[in-house]
Amino acid sequence: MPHDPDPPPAKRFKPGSVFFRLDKNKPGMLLPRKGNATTPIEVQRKQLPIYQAKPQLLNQLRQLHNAILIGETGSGKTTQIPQYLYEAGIGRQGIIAITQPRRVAAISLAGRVAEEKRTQLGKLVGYTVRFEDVTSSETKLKFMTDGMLLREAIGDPLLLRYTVVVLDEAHERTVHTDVLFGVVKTAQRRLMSATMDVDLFSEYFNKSPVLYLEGRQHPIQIYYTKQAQSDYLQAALVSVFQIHQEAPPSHDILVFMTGQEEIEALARTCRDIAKHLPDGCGPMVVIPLYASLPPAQQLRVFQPAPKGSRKVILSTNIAETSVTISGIKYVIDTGMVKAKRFNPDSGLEVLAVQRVSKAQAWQRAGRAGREDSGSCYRLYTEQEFDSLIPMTVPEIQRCNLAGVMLQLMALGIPDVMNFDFMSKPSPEAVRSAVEHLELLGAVERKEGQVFLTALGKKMASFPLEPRYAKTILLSPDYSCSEEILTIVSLLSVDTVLYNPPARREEVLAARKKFTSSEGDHITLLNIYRAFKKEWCRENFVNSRNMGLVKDVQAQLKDICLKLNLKLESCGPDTGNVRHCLAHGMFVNAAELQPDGSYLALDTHQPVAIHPSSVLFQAKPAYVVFNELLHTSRCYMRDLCLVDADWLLEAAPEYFADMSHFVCLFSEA
DNA sequence: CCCCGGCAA
Repeated sequence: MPHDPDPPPAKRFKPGSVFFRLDKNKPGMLLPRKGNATTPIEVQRKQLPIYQAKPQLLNQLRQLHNAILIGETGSGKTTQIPQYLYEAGIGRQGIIAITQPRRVAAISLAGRVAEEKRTQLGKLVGYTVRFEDVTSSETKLKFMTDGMLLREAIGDPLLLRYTVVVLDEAHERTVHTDVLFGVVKTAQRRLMSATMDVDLFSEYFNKSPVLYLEGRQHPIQIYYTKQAQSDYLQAALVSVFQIHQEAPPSHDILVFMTGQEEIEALARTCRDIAKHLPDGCGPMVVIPLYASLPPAQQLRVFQPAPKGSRKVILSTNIAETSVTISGIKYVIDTGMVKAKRFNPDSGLEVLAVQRVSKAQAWQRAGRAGREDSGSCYRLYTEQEFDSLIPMTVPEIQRCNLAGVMLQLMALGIPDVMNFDFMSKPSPEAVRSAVEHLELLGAVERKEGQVFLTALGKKMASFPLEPRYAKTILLSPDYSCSEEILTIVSLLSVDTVLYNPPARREEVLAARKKFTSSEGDHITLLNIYRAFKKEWCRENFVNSRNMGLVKDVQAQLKDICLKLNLKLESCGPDTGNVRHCLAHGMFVNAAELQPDGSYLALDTHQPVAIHPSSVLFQAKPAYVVFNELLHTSRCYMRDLCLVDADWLLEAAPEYFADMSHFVCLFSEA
């Protein structure tokens, strides 16, 4: 591979946090803490790059009501800014909220800041994430997931409990952060409309002051290929071994790839080749990294390789943001990522391998420079890099909006169709979402406006996709709320099924005991009913995810109790469960055709049973399914056997419209 | 008819 050095880019900043002050009261008295500089933790704080900027920063923040902070990696902004605000008395009258896209980040940051403040976690400094609330009446600095703040906003749309909201990692543009942009902006405008010119906020953060912070990122040498590579996997393989032969063994390599399958394949190839290397080449430890890997195996990336060996990590984009590995000297970037796209016309999410954005490529490169200078080998040409889109399309423009729209309405936003998104989703996507909610009975249209129905209000109280919430609300009618709660919990977390590809036969044999001819939902229910902690390993069940299912189920049960929903079990009569699922999921129905293929009943699109389904070999006449996944074909995943009558009865008008008919009655 | 990036409520 040619090594053409490319001058490192001009100073780049990692896009950072959005800071909002929600109080219009004058900032409180300045109360600078006389730091005790003899203690290591305070020395550490003062050594952070942000410390130099502190006086200037506070001066600016004191005068501003919102700001965008751009801080390079390692500037210390996330841990220090909340403390500075508090120490300076900005927003001290209430609570300072700092949101994070990920639970682990919220928890560990709270821990770190509590340590710096020398207080017990849950007192002055606390955190709130799903299933865990470590705060008290004393808490003034509250770290939380963005999803959690959004949930809280349903009861408190103006976020009156908070005086300052810091939306950290705003550049990641998660759906939750994007919705919060609008919520926080509304809250702020309401509070400040008396004094502030609303026009200042008319253009999202464009006119908001931007403050820059220097960081500690080390220089990274970027290399491009001379020619475009037709096979990025081959190129990655060649690059790994080229580095392996030339670089000192203590320099670890991180390779960014797209998915489990190609990672496992390349891992095997690397291990094979590494066995037959010439003398002078040290051994190589190849470690795959992707989300569905069991936790114990994920932890392997943090273990140093034995002395003299090189660690080579083959990772999905999980290592871009979620997992930070130290000691990486070389990054190999295939330039590809597997990502979701959404087609509002078909309502179909497509999972496709595509090119990364420039921002993503820089993020990947940055992983080589966390402790020291490093190198990034891009397996594409500089021209190809130039043609990449600058920023990743925000997720809000790539996903089904039904849940977001329901939540916005529950927040009491007056005109959800025209909600002030920072990046507006297409009108088709908004319309498709509202139509979906209408079909579920969650919203009604009156004079061109959409309103939440009583059912919709109840649906919004569940932290679930609307159709799951609907199915739960229907379940008392079928005397199977216990079973539906379990099934919905199972479906709303990552799969509890552990499928190591190398042990496929064993997996199939172990799963046979639970397999139901009624489909995947009932099979999952069987597994849940048989679940015991100690049997997970032999039954290829992911015990961590199963534990999460229990937590989710308890949470949903709690909400059901608050809504006075009757909780009962249908016992062995799983027909009731399927009847209820048919009623709740009728939009996702498919019908067997005379030629043995399937058609989705809503779009008339050809669909197929995914090979992972227990119904893969079967030919049920009618099924409902959880999701469509477009990979090599359009696959239905998680299927449940249903009767045609149940579908008709669930939505007579929907199916009475001839355009929805395929041959619902024609073949007996 | 043969298979899955990553968060989160």
